[in-house]
Amino acid sequence: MTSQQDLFDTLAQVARALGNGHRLALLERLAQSSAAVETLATATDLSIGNASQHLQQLRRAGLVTASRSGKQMIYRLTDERIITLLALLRQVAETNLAEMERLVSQLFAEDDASEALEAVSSRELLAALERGEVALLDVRPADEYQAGHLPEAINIPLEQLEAMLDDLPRDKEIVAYCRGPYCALSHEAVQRLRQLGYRVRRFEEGYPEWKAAGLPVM
Amino acid sequence: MTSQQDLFDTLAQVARALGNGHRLALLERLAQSSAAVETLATATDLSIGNASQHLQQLRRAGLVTASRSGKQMIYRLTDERIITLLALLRQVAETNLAEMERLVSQLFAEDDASEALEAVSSRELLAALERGEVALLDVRPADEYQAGHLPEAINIPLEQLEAMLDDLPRDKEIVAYCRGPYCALSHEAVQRLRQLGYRVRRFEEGYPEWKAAGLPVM
DNA sequence: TATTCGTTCAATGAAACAATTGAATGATGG
DNA sequence: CCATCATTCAATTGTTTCATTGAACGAATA
Repeated sequence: MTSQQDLFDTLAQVARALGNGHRLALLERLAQSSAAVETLATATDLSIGNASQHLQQLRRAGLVTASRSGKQMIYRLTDERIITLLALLRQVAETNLAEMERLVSQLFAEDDASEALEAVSSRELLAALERGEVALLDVRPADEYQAGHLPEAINIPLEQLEAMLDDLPRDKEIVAYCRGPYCALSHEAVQRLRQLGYRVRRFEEGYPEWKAAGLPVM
Repeated sequence: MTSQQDLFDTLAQVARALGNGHRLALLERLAQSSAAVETLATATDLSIGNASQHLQQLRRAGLVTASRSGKQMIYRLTDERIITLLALLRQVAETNLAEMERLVSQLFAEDDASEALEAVSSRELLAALERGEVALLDVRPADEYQAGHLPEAINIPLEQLEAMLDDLPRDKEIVAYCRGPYCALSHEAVQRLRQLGYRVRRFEEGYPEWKAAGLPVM
């Protein structure tokens, strides 16, 4: 016979797997696409061994699965809902922890608060896309764009922004997006494009959240 | 200047607060209603001191707030979304951890699988209520019912089930609910009422989830 | 003012976790 | 089949967490 407490304890094991900054960073990277250990270690600035151990904790908690492909071990999220879970955790934290708000505003150095206020929500974006009012700009590296992106999005990795301006329409408003709300790429892109006179705003989420919400991707 | 990693670390602190079975039990109790430390300690089978410490960890993580009322310290959830967060965590765990499934089925001792299969979802329940097809039965203790319940629900605490059968309509199907998916009260009620010949099913969630979903409560 | 009650604080020891190191495994390519 | 590469395992150290104890605090009551 089991007690309710055993269930809570097991549930707590899953939550504890989320209770480490490095593991959250790994999950965020995995939300973009599945990847090998070395890729993940590089992306999160961990040693290979350390990344491997953290990944195995995530695996024990049922949050990721691993499969061998030749020499490499490919990790992936077990469930799209994990992205939603992380997004909800973020929302709860931002609402209830003053510390979070401070860190977020520092990360984006918002002396210019206008940019944050003007971020486009999923709902707004979806409506604007249907009316053909905006052009979508994906500023992530090309390989992440390849692994999946929003429909109709143009890919210009941030490093090549100025070099590839010809791909951008001048007559429409542009909405830039990247990996998620804590990813600085689209922030940077908006600032640089505005200086060049473009009408551009930032999508307040990212590719993973869009996909996890069940919205169409390519 | 802040790095993205600082944000993940702060987020991880919140997740870590969820990473303990006792704290999850405390949150589950708080999802019913706000309560004093002693009440919470009793409900979760913790010593007062221990409960107090766990509550303060939850407070540091921004998940609960405390306010003094006379001699007592009343704790409450800071945010309805925490209930949604817990529900999502539960779903992810149940889907991806075999261990969870095993524990859940053990908890409810489902030799009779029919009952589980026939659990009523929120959507179904809402529709059935609108059409006046079902009667709602709240089998939680009277004080929890007082603190809030589903609209039109009849309260018969489980201990008084047989004594108060007159309150139940015989012509409608009955849907019983309690504290949440891991609460055994409604399970027990369904079994006992079925033996008495009632047509009765179990609501697959509980009062807190209903409320957190923004559905009407009384 | 002294007392009581509910709660919190501080200190302790036991257990779990994080990062590092170096050895071991499993698949590939010469 | 030997060498190589990607990853995992095992052992170690320092850090954090958990539960318990007893003292301290703050609000109510006598």
